[in-house]
Amino acid sequence: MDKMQNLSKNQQIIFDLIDKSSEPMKAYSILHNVQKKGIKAPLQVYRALDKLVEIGKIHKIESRNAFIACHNSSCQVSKATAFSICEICEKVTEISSASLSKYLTNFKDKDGMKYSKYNLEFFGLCKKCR
Amino acid sequence: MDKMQNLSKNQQIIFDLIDKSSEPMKAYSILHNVQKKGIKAPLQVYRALDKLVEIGKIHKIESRNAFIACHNSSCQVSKATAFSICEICEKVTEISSASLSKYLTNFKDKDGMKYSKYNLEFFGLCKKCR
DNA sequence: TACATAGTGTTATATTATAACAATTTAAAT
DNA sequence: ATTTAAATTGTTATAATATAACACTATGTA
Ligand SMILES: [Zn+2]
Ligand SMILES: [Zn+2]
Ligand SMILES: [Zn+2]
Ligand SMILES: [Zn+2]
Repeated sequence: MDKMQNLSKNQQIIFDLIDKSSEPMKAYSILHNVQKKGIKAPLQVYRALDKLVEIGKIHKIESRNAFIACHNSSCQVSKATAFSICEICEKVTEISSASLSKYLTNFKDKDGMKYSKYNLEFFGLCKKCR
Repeated sequence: MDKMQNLSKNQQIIFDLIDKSSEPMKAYSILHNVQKKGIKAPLQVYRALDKLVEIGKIHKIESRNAFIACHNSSCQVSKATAFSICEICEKVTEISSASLSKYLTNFKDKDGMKYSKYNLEFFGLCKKCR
C-alpha cells in the first residue's frame, strides 16, 4: 500500500485526470471524462478511486463527495488529512501544517483514547472570494 | 436559528427519533421509522434534517451519511464539530474538548487565514472493540 | 386584513455507490 | 516453467442517497 507502487491502467487514467484538475472531481464527472479512454461503467471508476484513496494518491472530500490529488508528500495513506474548503467557489486545498497534524495525531479524548486516523474539513472563504 | 426555537411537527418527530437512537441514523432508515407517523416521502425527511442541522439540534456524520443528536450544549449551530467513530461497531460520539475546539477555532493556515467552520472526524476502535 | 416566511405533501428524477458474476492480468511461490 | 494466489478488469443490474418542481397550508406580524 505504498504511494510509489505502479498504478494499473484504469488507476493511472483516473489519477492523471484528477491530478490535472484544478478542482475536486466527482465520480460521475470523472466517468464522463474517461469514457473516451474506454472506461464505461461507474464501478470501474469507483474501484480505481477506492484504490487511489487507499494508497494515498488521492483524498475524498467527504462533505462534497469529490476527490482531489494529494500534493502533500508527507501524507502517505490518507490517515491524517485536513482541507480548507471555500463555501463560495468550492476551491479545496489540502492543509499541510506540521503543528496541526502533530496536535491531532496526539489528541486524546477524555478517556485517554488516541485515534488511528482523522479527517478535518475547514470551511470559509478563500482569498479570491473575500 | 436558535437551538431553543420550537420545532415544527415533522422536525419534532424526526428529532425525537434521532435523539432516542443510540447510533447514527440514516435518512431512509429514519423514513421507514416515521412512516407510521404520516411522513411518507424522502423529501419530508431531508427537509427536516436540513433544518435540524442548521439549528444545531443534530449533526451529520459526513463519512457515514448519517445523523446524530447533539448533546453538547456549547455547540449552537454545527459550526465546530468533532466526532470519534469506531471502525468496527460504528459507534459515534461527539467530542467536546475545550482545548480542541479552541485550537481549531483559532487555527490559521499558512496564509494567515482563519475559518468560520470546521468538522473533524476521528477514527479508531472504541473501548468495547479493543 | 394583507403580507411575508416557513412548513407541508406529492410525484418524479438526479446523484452517488455497490452487488454479483465471469474473465483476465500480474506477481509471486514452488 | 508451472502452479497458485491476488489484483484488476468488464459488464449488467440495482441499491442508497439526495434534490427539483409545483401546489398548497400554516404561522407570525405589520
Ligand atoms: Zn495528502
Ligand atoms: Zn473561493
Ligand atoms: Zn453538537
Ligand atoms: Zn466499537
